[in-house]
Amino acid sequence: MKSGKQKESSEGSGLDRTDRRILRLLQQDGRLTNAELAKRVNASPATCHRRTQRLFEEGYLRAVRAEVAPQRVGRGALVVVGVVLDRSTPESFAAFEKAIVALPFILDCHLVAGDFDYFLKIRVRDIADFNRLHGERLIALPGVRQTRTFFVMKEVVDNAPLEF
Amino acid sequence: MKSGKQKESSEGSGLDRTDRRILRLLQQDGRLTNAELAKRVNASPATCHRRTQRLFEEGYLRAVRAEVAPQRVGRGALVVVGVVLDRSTPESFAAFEKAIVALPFILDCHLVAGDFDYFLKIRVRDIADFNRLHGERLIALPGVRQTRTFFVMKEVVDNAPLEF
DNA sequence: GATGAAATCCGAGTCAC
DNA sequence: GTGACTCGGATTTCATC
Repeated sequence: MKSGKQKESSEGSGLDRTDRRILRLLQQDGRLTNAELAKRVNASPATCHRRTQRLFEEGYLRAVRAEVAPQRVGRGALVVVGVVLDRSTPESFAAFEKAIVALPFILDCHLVAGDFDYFLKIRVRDIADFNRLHGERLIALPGVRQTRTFFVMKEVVDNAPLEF
Repeated sequence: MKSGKQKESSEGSGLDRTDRRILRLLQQDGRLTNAELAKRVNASPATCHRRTQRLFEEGYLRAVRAEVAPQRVGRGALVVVGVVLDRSTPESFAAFEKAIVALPFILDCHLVAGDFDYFLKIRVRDIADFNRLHGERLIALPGVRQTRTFFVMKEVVDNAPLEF
């Protein structure tokens, strides 16, 4: 007999404490073996395996990806770009977004409320490389009225694991 | 020119074509088994294993992390915040950065050149949650003169894999 | 110095309970 | 949820180029 459990603990998310620990541990190290994971969450390997599978099936875990060090593959420069479009119509937004997703150097593209329409986060080799891409690719995107470039001088925190 | 191998191919990075394919494949799916990876890059499992280990040891692969779906764990709202500090002194920057890294909801914090000193990328439950954090935590950070908030209305691309 | 074949070891995945 | 069992992959060894 198990002492009382804590499903639906703090969120209405269908996760108990064990599920959350699995998520946090795999977020820190996606290569953890199921055996090791089981030890860390105080469950049997079989139980842990089923839990993890369920977390994937139900969409709590989206993917597992290796992180490549940008500096080591010639993408050491990070740039944030604010974009303003000519017109704020659904067609204008759609055309811009369609063009953006085809660009390989775009890490983030977010539609925002405020003085800009979009913020882009871009990785390139260096500033010279960015200037070329900016002139040849970015200002040529459909409906772009204006861009403002913010070169990143120091990456204090980049893509930190999600806390929850 | 001899048609043999292609170390030092396009970068001065010490990576040949096989290494690059390993990096790209693991970036897409960090759970690939070594056996499967070996098939995809046309190498023996032993060779592939050695290559992958070397890529970790030499820092090309920084980590493997599972991606938790933010919406499923109560972090469905994304916000970009531009920050301006009171003074542009090294001490001022250092104090701000030290305080930032202790905040759990910060995904990105980048020192930039331009109209802002820093850009923050933040995940929270909802706008109400952000307003509370903004009032209680962000404007209370050391040296903050002004913040500008950009609520993300649509995540067009978020944390895309690095192309290289 | 890097490779691939083979041999061993250990965890993933599945079963009955 | 637990324990046992099987299969396949991870990891090492070694001969070879």
